[in-house]
Amino acid sequence: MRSASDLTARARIRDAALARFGTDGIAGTSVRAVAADARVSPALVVHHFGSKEGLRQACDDYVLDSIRSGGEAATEALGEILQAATPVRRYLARALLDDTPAASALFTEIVERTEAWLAAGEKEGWVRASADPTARSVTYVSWLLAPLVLGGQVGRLLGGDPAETATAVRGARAGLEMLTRGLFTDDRWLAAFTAIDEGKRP
Amino acid sequence: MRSASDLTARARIRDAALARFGTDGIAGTSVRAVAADARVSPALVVHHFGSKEGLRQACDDYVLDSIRSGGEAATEALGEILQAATPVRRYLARALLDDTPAASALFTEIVERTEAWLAAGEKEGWVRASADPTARSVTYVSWLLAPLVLGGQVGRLLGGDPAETATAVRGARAGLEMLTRGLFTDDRWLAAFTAIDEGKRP
DNA sequence: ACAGCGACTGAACAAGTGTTCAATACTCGG
DNA sequence: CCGAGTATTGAACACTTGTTCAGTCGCTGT
Repeated sequence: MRSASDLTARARIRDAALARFGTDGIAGTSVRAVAADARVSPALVVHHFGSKEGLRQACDDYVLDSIRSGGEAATEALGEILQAATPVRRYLARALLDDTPAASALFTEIVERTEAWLAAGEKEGWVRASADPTARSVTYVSWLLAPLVLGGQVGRLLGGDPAETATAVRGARAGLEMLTRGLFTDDRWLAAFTAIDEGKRP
Repeated sequence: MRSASDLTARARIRDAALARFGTDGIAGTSVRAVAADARVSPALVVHHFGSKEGLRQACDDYVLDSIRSGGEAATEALGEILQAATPVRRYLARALLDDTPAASALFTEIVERTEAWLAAGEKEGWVRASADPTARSVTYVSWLLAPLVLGGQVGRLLGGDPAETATAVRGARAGLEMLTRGLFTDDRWLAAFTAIDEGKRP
């Protein structure tokens, strides 16, 4: 961990913005607040980033790079996100909700990679077949992101720092349990839902 | 569906606020914008609700009532939320993210009800046992809410109106598939994660 | 008819917003 | 040491924000 003082002002501003945007939302964060956190004048913020919007895009780019550079290699999407630093995760959650173009691109990318990953697993025999692989991939990814987006709620009930790694791991383990052994022993709910689904679009 | 004109001004303001808060966030919504949507003066919204904060609380209460009154009976949490009207869902997602006290209460309530529901299912034999029932319940609920919160992203990729019921059903079916039959055929990921989990807190 | 009362408004206020700009401090190559 | 260029600032701008308030409209009971 780098201490706050040995960073260039530009980086300090970006980090402060990342944190504030993540906790208070973009609309709820003022340039002045970011400037104060970075111990810098508001004018310097716009000098470096052009505008508040420019600052937001800089954060987008930074987050995308952080995540993508994390594990382009073999590891699946799950690990990459869980390993991202806490402020980055919180910011990502906000960005996904606000439909930032960059966040949308990232979401799409993760879904595509995941779908390919699941398809490979299916071929190799360690993933079950699906009636709707795309929907499964989208749902799976949104499940991965859920504890992240709802971090505050989940953390509170799991009794840890909202976005602490240990808490996230506990939740993820419970999730993997369901994904591996299944949750329900029979298909009563699946059958019911399939009926609704087919009934509504004949 | 009621037409906009035959509602009292108070209700019109509340509905407008619900929609705007849901799409633009609370901080991103101005009292003037709400007033304009309801074809009313800004002064009237504070006359009726005291302040912007009061308006937000009124929305909270309305949403809670809408959801709770929906299916207090037998049906499980899933249906209640999916059946809520679209603006209500979007608002709920925002409220959960912003850690509104009312939203937190609702989340806790749903988790508790779900845990009891799962425990009952376990006793009756249609739900599998878990190593960590609370974590499972929390994770399960956050999974239910995920497509709701990430509605924009999910909808875009599943190719329907972001928060359209049909789209939600398609995702939910894919989810139930995983929960019923499982996703993975062996416990390679579960074992790996259990190892991490136990390794990190000895 | 008229008093009372709640719904409703227009104009205004103070505070906070993003952004601009001239001016100063700083750093480095010549 | 000097001068070009960058980093940084304080003060100000125009605008939006939430909120206040005096006052008007329209109804309802007497």
